[in-house]
Amino acid sequence: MVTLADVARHAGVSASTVSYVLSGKRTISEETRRRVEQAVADLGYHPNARARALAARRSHIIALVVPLRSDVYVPIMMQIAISVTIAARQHGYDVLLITNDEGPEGVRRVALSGLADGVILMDVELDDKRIPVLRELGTQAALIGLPDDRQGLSAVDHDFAAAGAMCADHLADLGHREVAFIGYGPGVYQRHAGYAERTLAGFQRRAEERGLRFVHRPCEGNYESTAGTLARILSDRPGTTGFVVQNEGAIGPLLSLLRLSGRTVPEDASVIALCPETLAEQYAPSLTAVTGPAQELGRVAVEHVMKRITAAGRGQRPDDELVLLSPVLTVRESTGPAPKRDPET
Amino acid sequence: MVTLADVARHAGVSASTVSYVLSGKRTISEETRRRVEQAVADLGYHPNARARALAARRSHIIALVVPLRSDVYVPIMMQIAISVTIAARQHGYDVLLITNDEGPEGVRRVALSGLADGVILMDVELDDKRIPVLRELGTQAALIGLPDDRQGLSAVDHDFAAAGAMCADHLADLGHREVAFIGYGPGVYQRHAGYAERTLAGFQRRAEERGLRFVHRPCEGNYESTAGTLARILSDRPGTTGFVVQNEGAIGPLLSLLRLSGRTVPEDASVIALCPETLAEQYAPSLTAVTGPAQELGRVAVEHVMKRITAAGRGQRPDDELVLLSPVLTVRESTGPAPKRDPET
DNA sequence: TTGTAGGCGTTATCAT
DNA sequence: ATGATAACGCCTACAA
Repeated sequence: MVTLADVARHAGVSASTVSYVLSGKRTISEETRRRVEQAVADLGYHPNARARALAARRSHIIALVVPLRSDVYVPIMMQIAISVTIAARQHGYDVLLITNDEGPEGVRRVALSGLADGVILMDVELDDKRIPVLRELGTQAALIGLPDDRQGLSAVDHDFAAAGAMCADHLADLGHREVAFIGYGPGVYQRHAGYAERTLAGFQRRAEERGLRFVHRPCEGNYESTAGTLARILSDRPGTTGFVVQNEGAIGPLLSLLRLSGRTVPEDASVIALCPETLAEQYAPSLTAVTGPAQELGRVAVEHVMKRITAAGRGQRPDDELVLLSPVLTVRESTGPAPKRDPET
Repeated sequence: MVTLADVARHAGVSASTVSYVLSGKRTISEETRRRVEQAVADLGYHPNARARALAARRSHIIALVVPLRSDVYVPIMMQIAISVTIAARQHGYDVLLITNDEGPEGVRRVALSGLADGVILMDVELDDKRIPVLRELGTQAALIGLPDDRQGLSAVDHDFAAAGAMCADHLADLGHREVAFIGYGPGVYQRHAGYAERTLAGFQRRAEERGLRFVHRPCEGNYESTAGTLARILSDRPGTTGFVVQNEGAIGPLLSLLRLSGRTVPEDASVIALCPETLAEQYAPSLTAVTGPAQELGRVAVEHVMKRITAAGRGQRPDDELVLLSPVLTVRESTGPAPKRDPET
């Protein structure tokens, strides 16, 4: 293995000079810089990350904690993990994969051992058990998702309220007056990250502003549950012409069931989904959908940790940041103008 | 930060003693062991991974190189990544995520910098550009997938030939005499990892042994291509009653098209797929399928690198291993006894 | 602009 | 059974 000392000897300078040439933390004469660079090339020198990490007190590694099973659609998780990795590389960082089966202890482990300089948490829950650990250890961290208390942390998430509002607007713009919001089962509303609530709240508020009549119906995301939910909606509010689906599992069943009930999409009923593009395009008809930019999530989270690590390295207290990313509405085949009203209504 | 020296002082022993107590590489008197353990607990000592890596010349990190976009179904990739991480932890190792956009240079980087002790390559191609780098650097590595030349490497993959054979057997057992194999488009056969060929070869061989009449038809995996493929099969071989689908993209279209052609599955035609369980269960009717154990892939790859790292650490030349994992046939709703032959045949 | 020297926190070799 | 002590390879005040 070629070391700094070898390079120094070969170039006829001291080891520290080589170090400074490489780090650029000192002004170096053109002459020595050239000599050093030549020596590096001649010997095929590559800095040793272990020694560097020890001496510089920085591993240039961030830990990414991924859920084992989550409410997040798996391809999206992967997309986020990859965008985190690519973004980190652009800052000279590598990414250590931590699975959540280690629980909060996994976070403690990487932070305490000095393996990682910072941590990114995916799939953060409202009352996430990993967060107290971060606080206790003063670990620099960025969250993907919004917890109850984000004091001392930076966080990024989709702007779910805006997404909900966009759904209401789109249906209202198309002239729909009675709409239904098909949400998640009660479990999700209680347990999880509040994204279900935030979406619903955004939808409700905008729906009221736009004068829509609407109902919200929870749904477990399987065929039976969707059938029950739809039946109830259609009997309670037979005039319903617009459907917002938040639960990916309910999309397929809903489309089938609407067809069975004799309704054509989008002529008789419009369906707008809150889901990733790839999913929206899989169905026939393809779905008008509101989608959050998954890659951005990873990119911003990396910016967040990086800022914090840098600040902390300078002895400063990092700012707590919060970024909500705007979703995008893509109109496809599943929404259209509201049908003419029946005489009865 | 609490260091080894702090613990040593607190316990009234030397630093090296503490180190040995922790590593267990020396016999220690009960008395001192107790004192040291007490000191560790009192001070809340945690070994520093960076210093340990430098001194021990072992980072306890393996790099996992994941494809950005691949022929592998994304959830399966994720499953493999996670099983790698979990298996690595059981060996005291952590996993560094490397995306393949760095190309072969990514492998060079982690190996040369000493960041990782070993490397696992996913989605290995027949003529993989990363492999020469591994050889050149003498990096300990395990491959998921089978390259042309695996000299100096360990590899694990599904036994695709066996999977193909299982399909032939299953259809033969059900009494089918004329079957069709719907494969990938020509591109995959040329470019990729040989799994397409291996599956087909296994199928062909067993089909011949079992006296099946069969055709192999490439297919691009979209609706149009599948339609063309099916039409050709049905006109060339109207007596075909069994279909083997290797291309996931063709599954949905095939089912729809069979229905359109007036054939009921499995009464008139049997369909058996080569795909993950989650996919097989998504369709109606659910698909009889041959599936490889994805988690095992990760687990075995980890065993492979671990063995190699250990051997190399002892100055031994590691054995090159090859493991082919047996797939599993799960009978679901899409296959059944061959229909009675038409009088004409 | 460059060099010297003391760490960084562990491991592991040699003594005792 | 335990202790000194020299690496491990690099960084960075402090000097010159």
